[in-house]
Amino acid sequence: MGRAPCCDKANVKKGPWSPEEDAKLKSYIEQNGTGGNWIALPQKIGLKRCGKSCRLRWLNYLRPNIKHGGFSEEEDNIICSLYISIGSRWSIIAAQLPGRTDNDIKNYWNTRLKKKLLGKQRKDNQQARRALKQEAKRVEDGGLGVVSDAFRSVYWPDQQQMTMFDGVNNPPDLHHNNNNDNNNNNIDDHASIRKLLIKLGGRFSSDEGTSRASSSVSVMPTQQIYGGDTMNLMQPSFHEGVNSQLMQNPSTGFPTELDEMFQCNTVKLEGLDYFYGTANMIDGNNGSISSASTSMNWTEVSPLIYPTLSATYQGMQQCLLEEPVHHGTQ
DNA sequence: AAAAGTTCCAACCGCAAGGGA
DNA sequence: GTCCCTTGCGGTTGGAACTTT
Repeated sequence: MGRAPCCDKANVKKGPWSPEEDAKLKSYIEQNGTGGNWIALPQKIGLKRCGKSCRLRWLNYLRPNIKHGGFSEEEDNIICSLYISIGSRWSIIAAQLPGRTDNDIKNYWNTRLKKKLLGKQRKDNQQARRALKQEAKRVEDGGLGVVSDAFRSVYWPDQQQMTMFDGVNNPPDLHHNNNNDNNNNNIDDHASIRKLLIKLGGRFSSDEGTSRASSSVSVMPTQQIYGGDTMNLMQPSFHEGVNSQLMQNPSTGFPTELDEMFQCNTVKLEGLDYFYGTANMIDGNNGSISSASTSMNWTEVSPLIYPTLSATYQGMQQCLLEEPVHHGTQ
């Protein structure tokens, strides 16, 4: 048994809105408001449109102070940061960006930001491979056993980060699959790109386990960086309310898609430095960020790194404390 | 110049939650 | 408690616009 349609589909116009329809809807809502009933609204105005369609048109296009296109660097960062924190909760993300709609942000993420990050990843992988070749040649020529600074800077951009793996300057095991063969350094570019395309083009659920297992991409061991339980990046009340509903990697707690991206990135993503930290590790037990000499709570460290987002986050956190977030917030 | 491929975004769809009867 | 209607959300799609071959 199917669900009852929200309107009479036969008598409803679909597709792009005409300027006349826009004008009708806009002037009516500006004068009378929505009347609290979108379903009845098109009949009142004499529009052959579904109520849902009217609502969408108003919210995404006709509403005053809507901005289209031209996302700033800061907005990019906010979107990325929030996506990392809460996943594809576009309405919440949109609420932090005045004038932006969830649909706009969703489209922007899917068509631009995601590709921007992936493009960087590909570039970085190429850079890494070049460095690897040069290093191999250099070792062949007699520099055995000493890793050059140039090479290290590509694979381990932050020298301090290395010390957190084992306390000395031994490189971390970049291949946290079972294959530790050095040949893995010869990244299978086609396979990794294909894998990414499959992930980014499709859903990110059921094939997750197998694709991860068969990964041949050189990876940064996220669990090591974040002390095993990245969920505790957020305050407990926050992550219970929001992140529990995301498609997550059970070991890292990231939204699956982002987790994959990070795992595939050998170099930090631009604009997300705070997320990676530099010498910091996030303690899986108490949510604090610690380094050899310091220990900070997320709420303490975030204002130093991203003031705007921090304020936003704290505001959201307060809201979430007062009212747990549900899938469909209203 | 034109065909093929790609990108982008407005709009649609179905689902889940809220709330009133 | 549950049924029904409406709203809000996130995923997906269709097609116009643009780029490449």
